[in-house]
Amino acid sequence: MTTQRSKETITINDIARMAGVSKKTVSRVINNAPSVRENTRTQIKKIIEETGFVPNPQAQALAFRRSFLIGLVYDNPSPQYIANMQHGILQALKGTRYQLVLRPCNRSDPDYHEKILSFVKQHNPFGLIFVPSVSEDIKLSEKLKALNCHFVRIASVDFEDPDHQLMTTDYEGAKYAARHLAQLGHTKIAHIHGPELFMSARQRRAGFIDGLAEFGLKLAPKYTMEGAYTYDSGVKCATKLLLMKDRPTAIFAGNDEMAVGIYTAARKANLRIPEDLSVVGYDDTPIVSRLWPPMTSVRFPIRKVGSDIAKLLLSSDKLDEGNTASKPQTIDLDLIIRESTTPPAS
Amino acid sequence: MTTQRSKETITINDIARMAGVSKKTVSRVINNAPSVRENTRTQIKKIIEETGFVPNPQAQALAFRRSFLIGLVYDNPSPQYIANMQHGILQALKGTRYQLVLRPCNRSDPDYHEKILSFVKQHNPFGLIFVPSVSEDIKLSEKLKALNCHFVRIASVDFEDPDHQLMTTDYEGAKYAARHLAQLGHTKIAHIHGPELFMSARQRRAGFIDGLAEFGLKLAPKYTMEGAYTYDSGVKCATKLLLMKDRPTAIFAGNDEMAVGIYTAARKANLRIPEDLSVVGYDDTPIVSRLWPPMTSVRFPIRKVGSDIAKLLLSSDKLDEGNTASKPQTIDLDLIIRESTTPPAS
DNA sequence: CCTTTATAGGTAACCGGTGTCATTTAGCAA
DNA sequence: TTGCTAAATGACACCGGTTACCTATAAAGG
Repeated sequence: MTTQRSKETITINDIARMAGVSKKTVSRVINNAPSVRENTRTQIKKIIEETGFVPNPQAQALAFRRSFLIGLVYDNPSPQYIANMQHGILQALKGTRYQLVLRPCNRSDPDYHEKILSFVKQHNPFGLIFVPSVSEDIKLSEKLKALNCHFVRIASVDFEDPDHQLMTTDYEGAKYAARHLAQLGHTKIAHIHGPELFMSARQRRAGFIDGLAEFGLKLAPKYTMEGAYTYDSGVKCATKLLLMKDRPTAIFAGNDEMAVGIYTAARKANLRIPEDLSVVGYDDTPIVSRLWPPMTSVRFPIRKVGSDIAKLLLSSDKLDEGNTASKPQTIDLDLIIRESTTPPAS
Repeated sequence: MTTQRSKETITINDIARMAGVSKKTVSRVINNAPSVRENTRTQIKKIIEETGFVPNPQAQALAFRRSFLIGLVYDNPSPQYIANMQHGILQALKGTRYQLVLRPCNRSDPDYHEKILSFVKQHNPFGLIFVPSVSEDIKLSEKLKALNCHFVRIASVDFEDPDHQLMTTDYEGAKYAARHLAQLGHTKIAHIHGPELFMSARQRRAGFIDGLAEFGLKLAPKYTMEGAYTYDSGVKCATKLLLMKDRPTAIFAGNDEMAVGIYTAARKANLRIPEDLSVVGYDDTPIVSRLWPPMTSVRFPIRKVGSDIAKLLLSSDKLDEGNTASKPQTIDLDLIIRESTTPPAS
């Protein structure tokens, strides 16, 4: 580590000198603290404005015992999901002084709690954003609360947590898928859901079941399979389903990755989509519209969710004055109907 | 910003007291500085080890005028690419104290240099990693050099920069694609390349042309089109090509995104892949093996490259003793042959 | 044996901000 | 005008490390 004095950085002392006040007063202005005459405040603000002064983040971090880092914690293997999420978050962070740092983790690592906690202890991030499935780990958040570190998460409903730390979705989306297939006239309907461990998977399944129920249909156990939210598992489960004597005429997958797997399985089984088999995915990632035929999928607006969740986190920043961020609470879903669904052959 | 004293963090003073030395000596040990008796050094190291002490990054950053952040600068719109790159970089950063922060940028924003520079000035990152196409902006790197900030980049050959700031690829990869198609017997071969602005696009085209030349073939201007490295542009260009009276029997796309577009265009034109049209992509992103038929593509090992480039950056860290990172210089490419290529129908 | 010269290690100031608390100033009633 | 209280402001230590420089001890040279 070589050190080198950069000559041009302007400090709080410079501002203080220019304004003819102590640096403490400048600090007060910076932090929107009370006890500064309106007159003085305006004057100092003006100087700050003119000089383009920005307080040194490291120094503030040291003094505040809190840095300007925001950690994105994920264990989600889907690049599409993560990339879009990042995009949304960065959108919301633009213009702020916060930086997004990546904290991938592995829930099957017995030390993964420790690793996240030690990141927090060492780097004192402003906050953390959790996305599924880590977001569903309640024990982790308990530990986090003890650490004076803000956090928010995207999760499938129903944490006891106050609105400041939560968002919901999933159940409704799956209902849309169910209704669509039922309305098309399908009765032999299958569902490949995600890992039982994922609340999103449980919620989607529940929503799907309830959606079918509205039409007096029910999801047969033999038509219900557990995948891993991966392409390969999608291929595998779908293959089993399609080899059944009494094969389903429609399959709803818990996410797009697996739904793409269904396409592959159908091809191998020599079945046409949608004529022989209707397919519905979940998430509406870009890939689904590039397949042939383009896939019907439940649109989960990942970017918007990312941006919303980041705003939610930022709203715990007392310092930020223009902070009217009306804490968003729920996610709007849509069923995007393309060409992978059609009524069953007579 | 609320402050709250956390009682349990152990500081350099604690270590000093335990070892019965001044904190300066402990600092020397931490930084592998000379002038510490071997005896003392071992003793202190032991205490550090036992207590699990880690120096506070913010404090070090303040004193060093250099933080432990590494900025990933990109303007690449492909989520697959970015996600994989991140994965590779994070892999290399694992176990170090460095954090990866995301710095998307927009080259068409006239202020984008300023924005990156001000990030550097404010946050004093340890270094930056540039990926195409920002990596090809020489002016930017000139400015950066003045700022005492390490940086490395992934780019298509031929910067005047020393090995510490460069890596190459592309030309060779495209050659593989050319040879493959030529060997299959194709003669009416088209190429959809990326934006002229991207050196990668120019290199790939050059390699492709030279590869064909080895077989006495040449790339006809009418069979050469410029896409935007996006799916949509792939569809558009391919559609034009396929509507030609004397349409090509094989198309090489500058990246997978566009290659997927070719699939769509082929379907719309009612052509079968590979019987009527052979397709080769570039990058070998996961999507290509999930299409039907699975696509032949030049494998660009993005993750490995990410990991390598990060190691290269880390190797400028004098402090890191176990730093034998043998600066990797080039990228190994492969042509992954799947089912989208076959000899032309007589 | 005494001086010279490394070398181990310590002291104090500093990096650029913030917290605490004492001090000054302003506003208003007496 | 004086007295009193609340608001405005400053002094100084501190956050947790580091650099610059100085001292003490030990080894080397004459």
